[in-house]
Amino acid sequence: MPQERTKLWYLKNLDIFSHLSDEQYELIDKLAAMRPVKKGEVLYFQGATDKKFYMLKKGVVKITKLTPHGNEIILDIFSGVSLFGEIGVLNPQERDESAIVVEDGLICTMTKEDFERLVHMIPGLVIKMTKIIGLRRWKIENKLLDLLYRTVEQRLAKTFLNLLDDFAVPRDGGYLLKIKLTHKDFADLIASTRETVTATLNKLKNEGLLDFEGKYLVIKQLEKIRSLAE
Amino acid sequence: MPQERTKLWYLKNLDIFSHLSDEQYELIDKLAAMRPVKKGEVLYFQGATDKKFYMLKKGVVKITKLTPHGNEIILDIFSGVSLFGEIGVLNPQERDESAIVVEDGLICTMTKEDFERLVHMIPGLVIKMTKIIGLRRWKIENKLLDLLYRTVEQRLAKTFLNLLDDFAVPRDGGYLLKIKLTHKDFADLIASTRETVTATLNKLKNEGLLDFEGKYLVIKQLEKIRSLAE
DNA sequence: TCTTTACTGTAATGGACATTACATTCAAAT
DNA sequence: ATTTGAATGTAATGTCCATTACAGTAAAGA
Repeated sequence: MPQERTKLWYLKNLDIFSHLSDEQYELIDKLAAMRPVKKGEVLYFQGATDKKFYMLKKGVVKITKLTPHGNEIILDIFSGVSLFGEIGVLNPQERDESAIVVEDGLICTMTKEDFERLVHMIPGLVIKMTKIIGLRRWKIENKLLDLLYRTVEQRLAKTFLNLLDDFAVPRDGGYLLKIKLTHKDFADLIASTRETVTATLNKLKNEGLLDFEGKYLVIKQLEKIRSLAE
Repeated sequence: MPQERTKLWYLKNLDIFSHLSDEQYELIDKLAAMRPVKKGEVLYFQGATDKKFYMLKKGVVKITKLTPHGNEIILDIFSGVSLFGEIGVLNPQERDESAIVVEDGLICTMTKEDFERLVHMIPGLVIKMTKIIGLRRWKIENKLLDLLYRTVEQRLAKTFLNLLDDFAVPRDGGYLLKIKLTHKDFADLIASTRETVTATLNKLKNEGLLDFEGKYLVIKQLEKIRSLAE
């Protein structure tokens, strides 16, 4: 990982199921059905009313949102062990985001009922959940504010830094971003357009800050990227 | 109120302290210290670590956020009976928003400790809290997306509609917005600039959609405003 | 292997606003 | 009542970036 661990990094890895007894772990294991998922699979759609939450064990999932005007925005990308869709077990409303598999993986789901049974046995679980929700809110709020007030170049640079936390692979002095994202994906991540992303990426490439390696991006001058993101 | 009650309206008025016994009410009353607040008073600052939440009984409070680059944005405006700052009792992080009194009023505060004592006696309180937090997130997320993808005129129109829910006073066929906001305030609400707001307000005035009455705005053609906000 | 679809590259045009720069009016403080 | 600062009005200039329009390239399916 290229940068020092941030508060966010620690919090992201905060496990709501830590400090549990073996029996409790077994119970959770029994309740949460695991299944493999394939790229492109939609776990839930905006508007869905499924009452469950998801635990990603392996793979990559993106959380997207479609505005009434047809703009798609990627709110977050999860990889490795992480938890998402938690709103489903706590809120009565319908989902206002979709979750789509970006890279094959494994997920567990837990229904609202099972979660509530669990909460009875493990008090304090809800509080942990609220912390995760609070963190989510903080993250998304800050992301959207960045999108509002910063240029495309700055937004892209920041996106690289975020992705490096999860997908960095050292590559002669720099870091390869081991996640396949199209220019359209980047555009949806930073609320811009495909064309502008293409142009900006090539500009940064010409300036020597990054390079293309097949379908992957290589960050060659991390410090310069960092100062762009500021 | 000019428009039919929205889901948001209902949810906003959802009271976490409903369905309680008289004793429980008395307890809460004892725990929550009430005090008058004056316009301009800062209830908490971004970065503060106070562990309490706030209940507004009367008056108006704005929730603002300052970006690292000096942009101020108003995330929400609360009026009448409402609850805010709830993150303080659930999250360990420092506050990432400020709460500032816009119009004189009365507020109660409750510390994290008292809230936790209360939670012991009234299970289900945390769940109610998570619903409020979820609603907040939904609201802010949608607001920020609107700011990202819509024009200044559309954003202003939508802001009027939101404010009408809380501050509408009938005024010969239209509605007077009984809240004092400067053009700078409107700019901070819609992530624009003072000058652009002034120009747009005057454009809408010239088109007959609204008018100025002292320090207040009068929405003259609600339907047209609504179709602008779309 | 070929075909077709998805993705990338590039350039021109235009539009929505921020920015800058003042002027004017209004309200609050002394 | 006068001064001073805050809020508003208006216009010009410029910039970032969406939009539009193609062309070229890679990948996936038949």
